[in-house]
Amino acid sequence: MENDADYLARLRDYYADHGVLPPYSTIMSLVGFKSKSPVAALVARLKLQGFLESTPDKRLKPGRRFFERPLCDSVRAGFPSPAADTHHDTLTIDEYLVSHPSRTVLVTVKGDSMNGAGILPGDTVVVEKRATANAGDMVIAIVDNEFTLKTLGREKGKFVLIPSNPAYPVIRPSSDLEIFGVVVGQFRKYK
Amino acid sequence: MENDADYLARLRDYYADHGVLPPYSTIMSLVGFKSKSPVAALVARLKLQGFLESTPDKRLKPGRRFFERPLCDSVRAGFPSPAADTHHDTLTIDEYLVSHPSRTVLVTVKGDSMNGAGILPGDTVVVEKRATANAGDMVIAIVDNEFTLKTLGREKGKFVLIPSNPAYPVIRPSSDLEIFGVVVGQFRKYK
DNA sequence: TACAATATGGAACGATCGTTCTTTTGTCAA
DNA sequence: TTGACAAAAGAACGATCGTTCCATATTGTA
Repeated sequence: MENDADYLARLRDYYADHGVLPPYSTIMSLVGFKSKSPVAALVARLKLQGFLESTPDKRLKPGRRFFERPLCDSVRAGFPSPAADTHHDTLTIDEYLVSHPSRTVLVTVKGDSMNGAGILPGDTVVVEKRATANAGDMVIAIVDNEFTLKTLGREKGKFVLIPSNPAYPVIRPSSDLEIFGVVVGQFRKYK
Repeated sequence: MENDADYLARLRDYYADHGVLPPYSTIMSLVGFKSKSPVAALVARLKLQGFLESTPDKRLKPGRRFFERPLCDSVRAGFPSPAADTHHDTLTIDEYLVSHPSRTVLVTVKGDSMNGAGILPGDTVVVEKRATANAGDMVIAIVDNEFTLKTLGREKGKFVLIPSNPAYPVIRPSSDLEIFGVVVGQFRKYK
C-alpha cells in the first residue's frame, strides 16, 4: 500500500513515546483500521521491507530499517539535497553508543593526553569492561591505581600505552598491564 | 531483592538486542526462575524504582531510569571492582545531550575542518535548531546550499565562520549568514 | 455501468498474556 | 532441631495475543 509510509511513521511515533511496539489491536486504532486483518497485512509488508521483525514470542520488534529517517523529512524542511545524507539513522544516542549495557560504564576524561584523537578533558567515554584488548584499541588501563585512557600498542612483544599528545610519553608498564575496558564511544556536551 | 541489579542488567541487555521488552515468561527463563510469580514481584519492584513501566496494553516498557548508565570518575583511589558497584553516579546519555528534543537534530560531520576542536569526520553533532547564535557558539550554517560546521565569530560587526583547522580559511559571507542551528553536543562511536 | 481485483470488516481459533492464589521450598534465628 | 518468615513453584483465571478464515466493501478498468 502507498499509505504504508504514513502507518510506519505512526509506529515510529509510538515507539518514540513508549520505547516498545504495540500489539495488533493497538496498531489497529493507531492507524484507523476497524479490524486486525489489514494490520496483519500491513505488518507482513513492513516485515518484508525490513522495518519490522518478530521476537520468538511473536511480538513485534524494530527491524533493521526501522530507524531510517524518511527522505521527506529533509525535503519537508526545505533542505538542499546534498544535506540529505548528513542526517543520522538513530532514535536514541544511548542505543547507538551502548551495545552491551551490563558491561558498559561511562568514564569522565581528565587531562588532555588524548587530545590528538579528538578526546578532550571533560568528555565522557563509553567503556565496555573486559580484561583483554587488541593493539590499536583505545583502552582504559589501570596504572598506579588510577584510570588511564590511552591507545594500546605493542612494542617488542609487550603492550604499551600510547597517548595522542606529543607532550606525553609512551607508558611502558613494568609489570603486566591491567586493562579495565575498551573505549567504544565518546560524547561531549557544550556550554 | 539484592539480585535485582543483575536481573535489571539482563533486561537491559535483552532490550539492547531486541529493541523491546520480553513477556513475563521470557523474563522467567532470562533470569532463571521456574515460575512467573517471582517475575511479577521483580517487575513490581523495578516499577517502583522507576526502571520499568507498563503500556495501556499491560506490556512492559522502559521506565524513566531504564537507560541510566553508571558513571565512574577517572581518578579513583579505591579499586574499580564489583565492590564499588553499590552507589554509582549515573547518567542518561540522551537526557544529558538533548534538552529540547523537538528542536534537536543529529548531523553527521563530513570533513576535518573542526579537527582542532575535537570534532572528527564521521562524528555526529547534536544541533539545536534556531536562526540566531552568539559569537563563540559552534554553529551549523548554510553556505552555498550546504551545511557547514564552524565556530561563529565576529569581525568588524559582521559574522564570520571560523574553522578549527589551520588548513581551512575563515569564511566571510558576502550576504547575510544563514544559521541552521547551534551545536550543543557531539558523540562518536569506535570500531 | 458492470466486472474483476484488492483491501477491509468481522468472527473464530488455540496459544499465550499478566495476574492472583495456594502450596512448597529455602533461610535465618532462637 | 524447631519455628517463623520470605521467596519460589505451581496452578488457575479471564483477557488478549497473533493468526486465519470468509464475507463485504472499495477501488480500478473497460
